[in-house]
Amino acid sequence: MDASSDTGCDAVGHDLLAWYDAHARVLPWRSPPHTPAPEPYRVWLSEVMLQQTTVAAVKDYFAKFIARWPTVDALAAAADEEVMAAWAGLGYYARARNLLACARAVAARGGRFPDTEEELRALPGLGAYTAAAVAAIAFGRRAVVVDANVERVVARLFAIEEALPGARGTIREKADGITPEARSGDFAQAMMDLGATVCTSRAPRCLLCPLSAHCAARAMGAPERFPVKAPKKAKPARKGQAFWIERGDAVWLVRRPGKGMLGGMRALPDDGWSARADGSGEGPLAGPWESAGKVTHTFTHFGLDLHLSVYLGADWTRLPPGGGEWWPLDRLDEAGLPTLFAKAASLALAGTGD
DNA sequence: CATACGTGGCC
DNA sequence: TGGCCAAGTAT
Repeated sequence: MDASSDTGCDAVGHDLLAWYDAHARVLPWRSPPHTPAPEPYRVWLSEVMLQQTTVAAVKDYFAKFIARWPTVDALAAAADEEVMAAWAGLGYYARARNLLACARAVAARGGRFPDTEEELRALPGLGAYTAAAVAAIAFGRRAVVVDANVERVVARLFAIEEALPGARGTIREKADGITPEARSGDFAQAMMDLGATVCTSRAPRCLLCPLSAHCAARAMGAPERFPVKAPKKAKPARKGQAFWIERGDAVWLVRRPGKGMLGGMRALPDDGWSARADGSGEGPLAGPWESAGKVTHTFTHFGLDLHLSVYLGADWTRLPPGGGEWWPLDRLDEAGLPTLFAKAASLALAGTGD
C-alpha cells in the first residue's frame, strides 16, 4: 500500500469524525454532533452569509436576521429595502438579492426547502458548495462539500501539485473519495473546522491534526506549500467623487441600480467611478461644493480613492435629477449604507461638526 | 474558463 | 502597510 491508499478513505473519515465529536466548534447555526439537525432555514441562511465571509463577521448578522425574520416565510414577506439595509456592511450584496428571491421561491412552495442537492442547486444564490452543504447538514444527504477549507485540507492530504483554480476538479474527486456515506454533514463541518482551526493557511498546527498520519504534505515536511495557487492579477487604482448634499436636517441619498457594484444599496450620489474607469468629476448639481477630504477603500478587484465634496444648506427646489430621498441625519445608521459610503458619511459629519 | 463582486482581520 | 485570505455564485 502506498501513502495515499493507506489513508483508505474510511480511515480519514473515521479519524476526522472522532476529532469532530470532541472538538466541534459551537456556533449559533449549528447543532452539536449526534443531535438533531438545525432547521433548514437556519442552515441555509448561515451558509449564504458565510460565503467568502468569516464566522466572526457573520455572527451578529445571523442573530439580527433570525430575530427579525424567524422563518423563511417571514423573510419572504419582508420589503426589499429592509433586507438590503439589514445586509449592509456584510458585502457581496448580490447575496442579499438572491436571499430574498430564494426565500420567496421557498415560500411559494409552502415554506419547505427541497431536500435534495439537485433541487437546492436550482434555487437563487445556491451554487455547488451551498447546495451540497445544505443537503448534507440540514437533510443528512451524502454530498461532496468543497469550500476553501476543504480545498486546502485535501490539497495537503494528497499533496496536489496542480495549481488552483485549475485543480478544482482533482480536489473534488479526492474529496468525494474520502466523504463517508453516513454523517456526511458532520464530515463536511469537521473538514471546515479543521481547516479553520488546525489546517490553517499559515502556520498549520500539524501536531494537533487528527489526519497528520494520512497527510502527504506533512510527510513531505511542506504543508504550507499547498494548495498551490495561480498568481493574482494586480488591482487597478481608481479615483472618484461622492457628493454630500445636506439640507440642514437631512442628506440626499440615492439607490444604486439593481445589478453591479453595490447593486440595490442606498448610496451617496457619485460621479460614475467604477472598476473600469475613474469618475467624471462631475457632481449632480452646480454646487457650491467644498472639499471634505478623501476616503480610501479596497474592493475585491480595484482600489478606490473617493474624494468627498460637500454642499451644505442645499436648496430643495433644486433636487438632483434621477431620484433619491432626503434622509434624516439622526437616522443615518438605519439607511443601510455600504461601508464605502458609511466611511464617507462619517467624514462629512466630522467635517460639518454634526 | 475568466471575471465581477465587499469587507475586515491578520502579519 | 499592502497583500493575502475567508463556509462562493452568476455570467
